[in-house]
Amino acid sequence: MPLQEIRHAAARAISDALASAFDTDTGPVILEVPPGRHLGDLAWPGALPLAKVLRQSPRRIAETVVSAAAWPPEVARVEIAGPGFVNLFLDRGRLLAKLLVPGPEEAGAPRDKIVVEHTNINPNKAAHIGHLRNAVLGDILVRCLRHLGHPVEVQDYIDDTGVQVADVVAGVLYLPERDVASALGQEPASREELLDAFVSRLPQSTVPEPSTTDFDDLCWDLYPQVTARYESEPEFLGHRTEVLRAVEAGHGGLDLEESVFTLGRAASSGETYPQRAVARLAAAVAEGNMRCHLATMARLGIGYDLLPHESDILALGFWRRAFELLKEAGAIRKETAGKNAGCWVMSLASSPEFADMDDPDKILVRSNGTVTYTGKDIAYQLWKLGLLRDPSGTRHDFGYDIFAHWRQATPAAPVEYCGRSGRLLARTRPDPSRQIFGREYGNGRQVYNVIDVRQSYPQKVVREAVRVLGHPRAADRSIHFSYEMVALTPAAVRLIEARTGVSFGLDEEAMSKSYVEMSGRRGIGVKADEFLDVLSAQAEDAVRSRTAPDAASVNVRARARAIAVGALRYLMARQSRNRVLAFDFDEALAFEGDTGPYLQYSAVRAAKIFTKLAARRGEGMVESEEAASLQEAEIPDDLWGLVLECARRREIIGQAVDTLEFSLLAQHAHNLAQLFHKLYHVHPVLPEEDEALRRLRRAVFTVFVREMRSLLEELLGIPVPEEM
RNA sequence: GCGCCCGUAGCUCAGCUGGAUAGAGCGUCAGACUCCGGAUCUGAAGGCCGCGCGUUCGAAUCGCGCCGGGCGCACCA
Repeated sequence: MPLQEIRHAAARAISDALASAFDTDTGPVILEVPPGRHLGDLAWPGALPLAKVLRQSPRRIAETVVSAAAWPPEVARVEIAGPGFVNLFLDRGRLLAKLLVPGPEEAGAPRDKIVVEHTNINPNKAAHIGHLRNAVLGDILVRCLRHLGHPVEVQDYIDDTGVQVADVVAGVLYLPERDVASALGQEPASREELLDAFVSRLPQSTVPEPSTTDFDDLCWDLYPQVTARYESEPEFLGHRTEVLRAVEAGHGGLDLEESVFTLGRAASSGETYPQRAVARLAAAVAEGNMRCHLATMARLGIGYDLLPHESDILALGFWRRAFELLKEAGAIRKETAGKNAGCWVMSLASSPEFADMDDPDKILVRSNGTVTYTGKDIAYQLWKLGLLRDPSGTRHDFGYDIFAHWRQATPAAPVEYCGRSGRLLARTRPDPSRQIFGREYGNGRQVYNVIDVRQSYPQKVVREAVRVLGHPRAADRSIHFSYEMVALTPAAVRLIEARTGVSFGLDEEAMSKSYVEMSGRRGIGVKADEFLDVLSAQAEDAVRSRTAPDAASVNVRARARAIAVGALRYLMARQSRNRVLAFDFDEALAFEGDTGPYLQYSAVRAAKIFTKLAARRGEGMVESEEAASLQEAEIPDDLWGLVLECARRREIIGQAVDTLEFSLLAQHAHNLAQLFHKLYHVHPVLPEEDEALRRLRRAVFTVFVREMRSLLEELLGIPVPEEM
C-alpha cells in the first residue's frame, strides 16, 4: 500500500511537470520497477516515446521533467540514466519507518456487495483435485476482495436435480445387487438390505469428519458402474429418465426413513418404485455428498455463506419468471420446424460474439418441456444480480434457513462446524416465507462465477441473456472467472492404477499424451481427501524426522496438516489460470524449492529469530516508538530490496484481482521468501553486537514477518505453523 | 469449419497494458557457516523465447500469416 501511494504521487509529479513544460497532451504516466537496484526503485521510461512527439532528445525531456517536478517527500533522489530513463530513489529509512507503523486502513465509502460462486461440485461423488483448483482460486479471490474492503457473499451452488445425482440413484435402485454390494464393500444381499446399507452410510452429522471411506467415496465407486452400464446396455438409460422425472416432480417433504422402507418393499415385491420415495432418496444422495464436500473444503480452510439449491430454483418458479422476462424482451422464440422444433431457443445471432457460429441458437427449454442447465443458470444469475423481479418490482427470493455455524481459529485454520455461534452458513428453502432475521442474500452488484474454461460458452450465453433483458451494465459485472482444468500426467495415472489395482483401460495414444483428463464418469481421478491424506502423511514424516525425539508433546498432526495445506494451496495458486495443470505426484508432494512449505519455512524461520531474541536479549519486534529512530538509518541494498518488496502488497492484490491472476500473488510471496532466505545468512540478528545494526535488522525482519504472515494466512489461506 | 487457450533451459513453469543483462524450481555437477533451523544458501552448465513477415528508436511481449498441441461450438452439466 505505501508503495502504491508513492507511485501515484510521483506519477502525478511527472505529469504535472510535463503539463507545465510542454503544451501537448503527453498521455498517462506509468512508472515501472527498474531491472536493477542501482537503477533506482521506480523508473519512468516515458521520455523515450515522447521524443518524437516533442521533437526533442529524450534525455533533454527527462532533464526538463526532473527539474520541473515537485517530487513527493518519499523520493530522495532522481537520476537520469541511459537514453533518458528517469530513475527515482526513495527515502529508505522513511519508508521502513512507515511500514512499521500500522497504518490506518482507509475506511472509504461503504461498498456494494460482491457475490462469488465457487466450488459447485456435482453432489454425486467425492471431490477430486480438479475441484480443489476451483475452490482454492475462488477462496483466494474472496480473501483478496475482502482484504480490499468489499463485502463478499460466498455461494456454493448445489445441483441437486441434475443428471449425475439421478445416475447414482439409478445405480442403487437398478444395478445388479452384486455390483451395488461391491461398491458398498459387502457381500451380496437383497435390494432391500442394500438400500438400508446405502442409506446408513449417509453422514450422521451436519458436516462429518473428512474421510476417504465416506458416503461420497461410496458414490465415487458406484457412479462409474452406472455409466459403464449405460454403455453396455443402452436401455438402462431409461432408469435415469425415470429418476429424473421423479426428482423433477419433487418429494413433497416425505420422510427419508419411510421412503427407504417403501423403496425396499417395492423392490422385494417387484413393484415399481414410488416416485416420491425416489425423489427423496435423490435428495438424500445430493445432501450427503454436499456434506462430505463441505468437510473436504473445511480442511483447506474454505467456508461459505450460502448453499443455493437448484431444486429451490425450480420449486420457487425462478425459471418461470426468467422465462417470462425473456419472452417479453423478445429474446427467445419457440421453434416450430427444423432440428430444434418444439424447443424454446435464445437467438444469439445478433450479438457479435456469437455471429460466426454455425448454429447461433441455444436451447433453453427442451422439446419435452424441461429446462436446460443454462436456462436455470440464467434465472440463478438474474437472482444473484437482484434482477429477478415481478412486474411490480418485487424481488423474487428464496426461503432460507440456517444450515450450520462455523469458525476458524486463525485466517488459514481449518473451518470448524460447531455450535450455534460463529459465521453462519445458510441454505435455500422452497418456502419463501422462511427467512433468517437480519440477512439478505443475493442482490449483488457484482458477481463472479468461478467455473472452468470448458463452460465458457454457456457462461457467455448467461451473460448475453442478462444483457438482452436490458441490463448491459449488470452483464458487464457478471464475470466468468475461468481457469483451465486439472489433468493427470500419465505417470500419475499409472500410479493410481497400480495402487488401486483398477485399470482405466486407456489406450496407448491416450497414455502418450502429456496429460490425461480426469473423469468422474470413468472413475479416473485423484480424490481430494485421499490426496490430502497422502500429503499429510508425507509432511508428518518430514516433521518427525526434524523434531528432536524428546519433543513428543508437540502437535505433529497439526503441523503436518498446515504443511499439507500449504503445499496444496500453493500448487493450485502458483500456476497461471489459463494453463492446464498436469498433476504429478512427485511434483505435488515436493516440499523443497518453489513450494508452499518453502514459503512457510521462511515465515517460521523469521518468527523464530524473534522468539530467540526475546529469550536471550529481551528484545522484540520493532514497534512504532522505536521505528521513528530508523528514519535516518543507512539501509544497504539487499535489506532495502526486501523492505521495498514488502511495500508492494496493495498493488499486487489490485493487479491480481483485476486480471484474476492469483499466480501473481503466489509469485510475490515466493519472491519475498526467497529474498528473506538469501538475507538470512548474511544479516544475523542474534549474534550482532552493534545495537543500531541489530535494530535495523530487527526492523526489516519485523516488516517481513508481518507481511509474510498476512500474505500467507489472510490472502493465500496458507497456514503458518509454529514450527515445522 | 468457426471460436478460445497454450508453445520460453532436459523437465515443470514465471516474465506479455512494448523498455535498460530473458528469470525461478526440479534434475546434473561443484560447494557452504563451531555462529538466529540445511524444508536453506552459493556457484557452474544449460535459451534461433515454435516459425515467418510486419509495426517501432526498441518486440519473448503488439499485429498478420503459418506450424504444433489442447478445449469449446449438446434437447450434458
